[in-house]
Amino acid sequence: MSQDQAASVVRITDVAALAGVSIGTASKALNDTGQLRDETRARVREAAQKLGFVMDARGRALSSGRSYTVGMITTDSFGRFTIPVMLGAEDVLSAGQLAVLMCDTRDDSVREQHYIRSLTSRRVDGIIVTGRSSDPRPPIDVAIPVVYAFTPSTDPSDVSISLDDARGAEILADHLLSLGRSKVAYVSGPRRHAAASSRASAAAAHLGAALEGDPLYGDWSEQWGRQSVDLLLRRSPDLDAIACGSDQIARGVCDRLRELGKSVPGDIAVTGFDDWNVMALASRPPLTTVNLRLEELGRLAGQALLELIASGRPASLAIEPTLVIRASTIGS
Amino acid sequence: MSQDQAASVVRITDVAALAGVSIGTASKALNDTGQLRDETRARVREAAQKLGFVMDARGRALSSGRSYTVGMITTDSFGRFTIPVMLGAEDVLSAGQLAVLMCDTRDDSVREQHYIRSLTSRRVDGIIVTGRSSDPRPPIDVAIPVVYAFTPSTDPSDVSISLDDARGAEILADHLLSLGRSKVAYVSGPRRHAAASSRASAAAAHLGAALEGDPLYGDWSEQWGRQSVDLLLRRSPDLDAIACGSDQIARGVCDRLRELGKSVPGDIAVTGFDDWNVMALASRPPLTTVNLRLEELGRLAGQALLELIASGRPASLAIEPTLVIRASTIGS
DNA sequence: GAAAAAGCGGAATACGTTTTCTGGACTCAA
DNA sequence: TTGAGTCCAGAAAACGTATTCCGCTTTTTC
Repeated sequence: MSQDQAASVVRITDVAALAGVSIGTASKALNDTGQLRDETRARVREAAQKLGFVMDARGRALSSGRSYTVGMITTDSFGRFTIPVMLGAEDVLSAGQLAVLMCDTRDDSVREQHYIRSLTSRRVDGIIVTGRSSDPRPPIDVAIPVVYAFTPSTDPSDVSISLDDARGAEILADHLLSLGRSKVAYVSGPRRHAAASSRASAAAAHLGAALEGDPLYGDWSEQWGRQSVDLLLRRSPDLDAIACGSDQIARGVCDRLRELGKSVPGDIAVTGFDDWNVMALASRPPLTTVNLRLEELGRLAGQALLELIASGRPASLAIEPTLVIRASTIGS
Repeated sequence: MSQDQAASVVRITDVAALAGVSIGTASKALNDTGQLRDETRARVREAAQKLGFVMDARGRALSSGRSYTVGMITTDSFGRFTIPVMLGAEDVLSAGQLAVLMCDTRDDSVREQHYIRSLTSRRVDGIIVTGRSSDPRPPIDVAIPVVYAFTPSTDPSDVSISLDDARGAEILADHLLSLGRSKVAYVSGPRRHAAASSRASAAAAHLGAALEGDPLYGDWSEQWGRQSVDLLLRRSPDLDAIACGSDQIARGVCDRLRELGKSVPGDIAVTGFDDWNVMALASRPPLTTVNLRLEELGRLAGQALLELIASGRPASLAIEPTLVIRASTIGS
């Protein structure tokens, strides 16, 4: 509407013609490469501006050998954990002029193969792989740069940006200890999940004598949180803290404690894990927990991929969660 | 590893050479076009198979004029509503061999422009636009097929696949009426949200004489749900149902009712809206609500886009939610 | 048995860039 | 004035595919 655009897309040929140069020169001017007089560059840029030229990425991809596109493969249907990761990654990648192709495998290896084929065909510059859990997964078999985010690769020579679950549990344990709690129970998710067991054992090790009984394993639900309170109080009536493997469990714990007339944190302090707002803030009282910094994790994964594409050699690393203190451990 | 691949990517030239045909013929064989003997097609395909040939999408895009790629623009950072929409859309699009570029504008028009430019440059075949709310938004200005999903366009000549909020409210109202409830209150979200007000007014209209007092507007939180119960019971102590504008509000309502010793649904039936599992299933009791069928919405948007790309003329439509009955209206 | 038709595959061109190579114009010193 | 050296810009090749002719071979038809 604004220009005489749409008549037929503007090509670099048109820009070159208007600027009175060859298309090679126009290309150099627009990409800041080659040797050109400043005056020439300016003239070309002006022409491009005037015509509303946007470079055709197809031609560029073919010619330059780089597609300026990366794939993002998730097994998780963009669940609670992968979304922040993807946002972070997408943020740094798109700032680097890279577009991101989304591929949701739904944990189906047939779909995964389909997507890998599609990405290969599109000659993406690299791939970020992420997934539902922090359990390691077998690597994908492609000949281009790959970074694993949140869900690390089982191959240590791959670049994986993961989460330091154990450290998060330690931070919370330290927090409870610093508050003088000395009879702390631990309630976690399913034992088979790396996240559940690594958090539980790291917390147990760090709590030392302050740990009251073995960690309890159940599932990641409020229901289990409520249920665990009854088990715990029967086992140790004089408990003064319950550390949970997730905010969801912690919320259930708080609910049940309130029903039993126990004050949180007065009688018993409660901690969560994840800083999932829907749970942590809606809980009564709001939960002290650790923030997983997943968006930061995604951002680092994006940066690592950029390095890898630029033929650097980034290192794998694990992100340390940060403590978030709310009313479930420190009364208002 | 498996093949002698990676030595240098296999091109159609290599396939043609191995099959003993020209590259034009190879192209026809692989794309099922042109006139070729079956035997020739088979020979080419076999060669492609043997070499592990995957077509270079860049060359194809350039030559065929179609990129087999679409953009998905969201303003919502992939929130609770847009994710199912995107999954549904991505599902049908990738089945149609289209790859999906993800673009999260974070409600920033500068970012939106950036992405539109990027998509234009990549010559995507079409764009799906979605967003945080069901409030209409101004259309984007591009010369390619666009479908609006969940968040409709303000321009009625655009193709929008939206949600029939009013119908969902009616379905729930009908359900409550059919259970014989005759003093029903309505608690909704912020009045300025189309979703809040359209649900409330549709429910009010449909409930007729069974509506007890004007709908209450607050925000989409459990806190507000709890708070509203007190307001409501003070206003009408003999209420027998509370219909809520969201599951989150409904969960708060249930919690507060339980605290007050009211039985749900014995004394008061409660309905939600959204069928957000985290709320609807974790609520005590689990919530009767309507499922928004967002994934279906996304799927329809994807199909509409495919039609539009194939130069069809799909119609806008609004998806009708479906009733999900749980214990908050029908005691076990 | 010859002419027309149908079936088949190849050569060439197009798609829109980037990039290398080459040569012209200018400057400067001898 | 000529030679070397520098700066700039154009011509052309390359990227990997799809597709439009066109001509050759084979089959069909009278």
